[in-house]
Amino acid sequence: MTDTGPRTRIQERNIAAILDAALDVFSQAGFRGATLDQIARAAGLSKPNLLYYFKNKQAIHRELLSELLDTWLDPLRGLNDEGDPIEEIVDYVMRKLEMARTMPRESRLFANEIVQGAPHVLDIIEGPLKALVDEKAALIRGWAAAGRIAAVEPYHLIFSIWATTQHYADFDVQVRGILSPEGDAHFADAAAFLSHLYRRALAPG
Amino acid sequence: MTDTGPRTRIQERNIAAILDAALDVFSQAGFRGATLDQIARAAGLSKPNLLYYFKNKQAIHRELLSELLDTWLDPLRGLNDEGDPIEEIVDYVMRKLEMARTMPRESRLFANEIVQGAPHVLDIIEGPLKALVDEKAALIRGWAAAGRIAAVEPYHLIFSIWATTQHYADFDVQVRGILSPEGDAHFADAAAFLSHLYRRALAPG
DNA sequence: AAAGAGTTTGACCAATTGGTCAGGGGAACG
DNA sequence: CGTTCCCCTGACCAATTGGTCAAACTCTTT
Repeated sequence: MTDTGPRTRIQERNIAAILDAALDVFSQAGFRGATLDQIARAAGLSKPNLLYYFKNKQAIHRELLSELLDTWLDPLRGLNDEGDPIEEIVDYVMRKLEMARTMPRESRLFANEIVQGAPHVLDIIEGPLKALVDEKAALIRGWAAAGRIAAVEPYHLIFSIWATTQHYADFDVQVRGILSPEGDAHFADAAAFLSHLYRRALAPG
Repeated sequence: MTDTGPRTRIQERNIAAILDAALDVFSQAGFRGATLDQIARAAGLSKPNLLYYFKNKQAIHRELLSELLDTWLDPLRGLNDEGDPIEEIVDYVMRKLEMARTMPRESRLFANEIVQGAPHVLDIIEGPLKALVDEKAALIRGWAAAGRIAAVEPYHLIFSIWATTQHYADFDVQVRGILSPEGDAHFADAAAFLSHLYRRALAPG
């Protein structure tokens, strides 16, 4: 099942329900901490029925991760040599922050995976992800060499952008415990702060 | 057992072995993902013997977390109004980064706990942690009001420091997958980058 | 060296967990 | 309207897991 995409309406509906439920559960408990019963209950299906659509627990998790990795790196792919370098980078930060706001479960799914040693995606990190980061680091290094931005180590710049933006999704509980915001209101302040942070850090000279 | 600190040598040795093993296992698998068998094996003890020293799985986890929280916030407590504000803050960043380098397991233990919703420490976050952060945020706000640092939102400044420094511990696998560093060599570059980042961002005017 | 505390273990248990399977019900389609 | 897939379930299973317990062993103290 689920090898060539959904076909019938029932399949489409149930697979979507399973993946949504699994995203809830995996992102909140990690792979080992999640149970099929939890996922089945959250999806409104019986466990055997769940296993009718997915071969096993790993298959659900793998499907979620591969779906995620596609969209997760889109903002970085969009970092191009088209406009002003500082605007490009700040735009990237804002896109990343917006993803943290609208897709916190996906961010936490990824965070769980990495914190626990990336057992399922290590090859992707060392392969395609590294290649993409290498490419963008070279672009940033070029901007620095041309004096269009300050001389910063591009890899650590990228790490800091990942860290500061994903923090609002991954450590959401802590952020809310300290700020007690109304809904997502604190994201506006976060955006202002990060905009200031990177504009200042990257201004040439 | 373990209610009033170790007494005999055997207790001291075994409790230390258990906590060290548990830190390995919990930080890598989260609370639910960790098993008593794993911890016992890593500590070189049998499972019943492990449970002779700790009442249950929760007790081990709780002990680790409370030990950790004490030391974890020390760097922030050290943020005082004694020297130059920018040096104070950069020192804090460096102390935090050094903790990420020397205590990555502790950082990941905490990260696992927060990512998974902080079920065991939510009260501490909303209580003592919030109080401490409120206090330091007021200090930073005072510096900004006095024009001694740039006008930044102090809470988000603190979040960004936590995020950027702990990233090197929590996402260690990813960082290493991209940089392939020799040992901890990349921490020097990280320190240089973060120093630049915060000096630029905080410079007044 | 015997008492007595402290330490360790094998055997065991109930609950949970990932997963299977045979068969029953339902929708679609000729 | 009957057949043929597709969908779903209850019952079940083996392995794992957190935890217990009585008995045995070991170390210290008198």
